[in-house]
Amino acid sequence: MVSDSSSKRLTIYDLARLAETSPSTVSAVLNGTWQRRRISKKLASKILSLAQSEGYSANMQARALRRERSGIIGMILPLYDNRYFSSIAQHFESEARRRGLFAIVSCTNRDPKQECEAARMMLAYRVECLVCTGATDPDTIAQMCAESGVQSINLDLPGSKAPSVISNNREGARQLTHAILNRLTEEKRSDDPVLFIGGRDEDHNTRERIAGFKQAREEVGLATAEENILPCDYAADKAQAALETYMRNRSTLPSAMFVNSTISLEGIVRGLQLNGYYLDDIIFGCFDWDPLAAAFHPRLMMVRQNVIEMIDRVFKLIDTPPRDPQLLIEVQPEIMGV
Amino acid sequence: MVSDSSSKRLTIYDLARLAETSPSTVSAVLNGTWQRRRISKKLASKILSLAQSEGYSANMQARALRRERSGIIGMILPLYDNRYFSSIAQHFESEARRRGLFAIVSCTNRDPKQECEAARMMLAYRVECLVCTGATDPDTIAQMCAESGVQSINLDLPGSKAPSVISNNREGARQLTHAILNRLTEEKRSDDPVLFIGGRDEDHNTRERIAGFKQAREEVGLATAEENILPCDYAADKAQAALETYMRNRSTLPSAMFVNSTISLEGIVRGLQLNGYYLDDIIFGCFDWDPLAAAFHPRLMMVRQNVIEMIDRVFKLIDTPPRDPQLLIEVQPEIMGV
DNA sequence: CGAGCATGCACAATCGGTTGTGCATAGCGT
DNA sequence: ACGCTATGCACAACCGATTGTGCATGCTCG
Repeated sequence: MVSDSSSKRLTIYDLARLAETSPSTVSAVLNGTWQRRRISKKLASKILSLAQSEGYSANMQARALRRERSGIIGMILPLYDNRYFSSIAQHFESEARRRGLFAIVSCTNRDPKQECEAARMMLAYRVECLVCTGATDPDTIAQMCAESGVQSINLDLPGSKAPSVISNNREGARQLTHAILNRLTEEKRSDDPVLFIGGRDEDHNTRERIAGFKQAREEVGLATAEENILPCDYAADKAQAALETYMRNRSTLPSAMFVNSTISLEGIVRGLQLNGYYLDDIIFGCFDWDPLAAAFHPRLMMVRQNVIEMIDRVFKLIDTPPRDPQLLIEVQPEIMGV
Repeated sequence: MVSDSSSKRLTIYDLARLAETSPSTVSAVLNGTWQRRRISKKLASKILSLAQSEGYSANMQARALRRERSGIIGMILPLYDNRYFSSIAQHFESEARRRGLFAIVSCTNRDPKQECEAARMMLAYRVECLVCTGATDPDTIAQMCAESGVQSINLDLPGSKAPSVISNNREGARQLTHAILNRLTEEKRSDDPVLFIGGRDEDHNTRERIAGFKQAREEVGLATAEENILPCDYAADKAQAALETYMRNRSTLPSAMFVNSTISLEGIVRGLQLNGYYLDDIIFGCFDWDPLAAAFHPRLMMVRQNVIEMIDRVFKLIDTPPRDPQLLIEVQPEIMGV
């Protein structure tokens, strides 16, 4: 490696000079089209070894500009800080890498403004496709992408202007609820109420999960009182407060709870500990998956969304864009700890 | 918005035609240098409103190419899947955004090969700076960056070829150990052994934490038996197996454990549950922070690294690159749950 | 009324690759 | 020896923005 004191990076023009050939030849050799251009093997290997020894690295901006393809695929994400979203980011990245794409992920804090801003940035960087995960307003972003001629796909939460890949929330919730009810039956407490807590009333996933919850109860002949459904938002503090309010009118804890996310679970567990309740008595079902939490509680059942398959489906949609922009793909999640 | 059927995106040339002016004028107006170029206010606002209504978005590749500045800052990260790293990614992103930089983060699975590959990609995209988080081999990457004339900074794990920002692991461990020992004393068990488990022997942070652990014990007049130090790697399974081996020769659990990460904690808690131990009896100190885990266990103390300050320090190093490439900045973590 | 300056903008080179095209020379057949 | 194809490469025009420079026009002042 000849370390050039000139701070500038090596270009194909420099390599051409060093190899005593033309830039176009260097370019052809370096991007593999040299056979088609009938460059001799000898010259090709000379250029290749030169590029190697000099540590050449192609300028992706220049390449993208000329090719009119950035090689970048974008994702916007609400947060990284739970196992579900972080694993989405991780698998998205590795699958993109496998396909020779460079993944860029932006975190938007569930804020529609930030979502838009991030999408705008990604479009400015000419992403070839934008995956819109858990967006509060997926349709606005789908619209922006469409106007720029960029494909977009919704993940986790469905939209109406781009194809969506989501978990089968209703069925997952139904199965989780059955698992909870089975436990109660095993313990001869089958008539005890089950509290559904966490999530947002307006949010598609929460609505579906509530539907699945009610359906499962109906299937075993149980009615569901509305007072036992508390979509108090996801945040830990909100869930904790909601539970405290709920408990104000009763003397005993519910025997079981369907908690809508790990972040809500955090508030609930904290609240129960603070109030001196004995946690292990309670049967928890949580629509989310966190192996550390699962290790701590012996009767915590969790829904693990099938991130690998979801990402796989996303890329299949990218490979062959569907005609129907409203296409909805539902992936079955798995119940852990039953 | 005139939606052009031509799939191509709008350029300054198109805007120039629409505004009946020249591309250079459009460029100057759009990037704010128009006053310096004595463009009339009238023409400027005409161009601006046109750009707005037509949904113009600058091509960042072209801009980066011409400016020889990509506006991109890169970070490589071992994983997203714990609160520490995910919060690093999140704060890195928002701080970058605040400075008008576009953050790209790549996850490298603690694999030196992937780390190199990701760094190479980032350099190809002409990142203006690369932050190298928890890299197994930070110096190789620092070297690559130096050869390309790109600034690099180590985070979480120190290196010798670029400035580093890390937690004060020794002091954090010392304080956590004191917290554990205090609890033991309160409970009249001050002479009980404490098990240090998890992490890698070769890893700088683990070594420092072990040093802090021993130091704290020494400070209260306790010796530390080497058999109570088990750097069995971070992985949950490894920690679980190490604990099982450790227990094979003894009849009772240690009263307290210093666990080197949440991922190790996961294996340990799982193992203990499987073997029917009662968790709440054990005092845990964990060098990592996870609020959900903390909610579950009443006697789990956790070290929360000061991510905000660490990221802040990273960007300060970017603003004013230090002369000394070996500069090591240590940030004090906080002990939670004492 | 002409020199001199300010105003308002256009021109063209450039960043570093990519790719269609064209031009030498070599080799081959007749 | 002549035409023909094949081989091996170089030229130059892009991609879309940025920016140094230069040229008109208008205005001011002596």
